[in-house]
Amino acid sequence: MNDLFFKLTASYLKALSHPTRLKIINILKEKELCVCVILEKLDLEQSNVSQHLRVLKEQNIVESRRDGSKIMYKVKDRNVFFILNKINDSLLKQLSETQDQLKKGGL
Amino acid sequence: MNDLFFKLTASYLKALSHPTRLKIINILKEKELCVCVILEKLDLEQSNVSQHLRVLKEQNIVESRRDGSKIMYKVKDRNVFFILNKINDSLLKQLSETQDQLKKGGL
DNA sequence: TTATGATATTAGAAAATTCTAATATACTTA
DNA sequence: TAAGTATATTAGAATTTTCTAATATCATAA
Repeated sequence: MNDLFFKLTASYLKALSHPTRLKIINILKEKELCVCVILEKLDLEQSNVSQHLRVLKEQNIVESRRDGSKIMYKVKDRNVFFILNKINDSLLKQLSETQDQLKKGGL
Repeated sequence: MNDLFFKLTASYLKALSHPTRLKIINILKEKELCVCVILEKLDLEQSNVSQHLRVLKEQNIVESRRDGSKIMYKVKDRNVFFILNKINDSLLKQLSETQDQLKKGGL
């Protein structure tokens, strides 16, 4: 396990670690969509969304192609859904543990 | 899928997205260790390591207990290893795709 | 060939993260 | 109880990320 490996892994994780980027991945879960449709679903500045898309693309998490005047994006690395599901598991487990502790505490 | 869920997921990912924190998780993979031993393996400032440990603890990824004058840390959320392995897969896949493209290109 | 629509890029301000250095806390031993 | 050891916390500087606003690019339609 060398430094480069940890750096690359951290970069990948960093690309995922923003609510807007997670939303984008979720929006693209089922199908390829143009930026215009992604924009409609996000209520954010166009340039901001474009920047977030770039971050995801730089990590090869999504990919894009031109279709006429539109740019179509889709999830390239479907592993992300696996990863996000696992995190979901962790968060739910934490939640139930917190609830258990509250019960123990008597309140 | 609401905003809070994406925020929580992003926070979890952010806690993981630093090389030092990934190293710490790796160091703690097999066993519980005191901060002093973690420090030995990292060659970083004590306060810096302490701060990284706190970030991991805040996300319930690691947990700690006092043992005399030492504080022992261990990985609480073993899901992380699953997540990190998946990311490892993604990175290796990307690497082999890059190699394929270089071959195609003729060089 | 000009105007328009879709998207990307850039510049810079604002916010968040990270690091270092200093100090505080808590346990142990003399 | 004083000194030493282990770890946490704090303050502030440095760096990185994020956002907004403006501008650039490129394909299409007129």
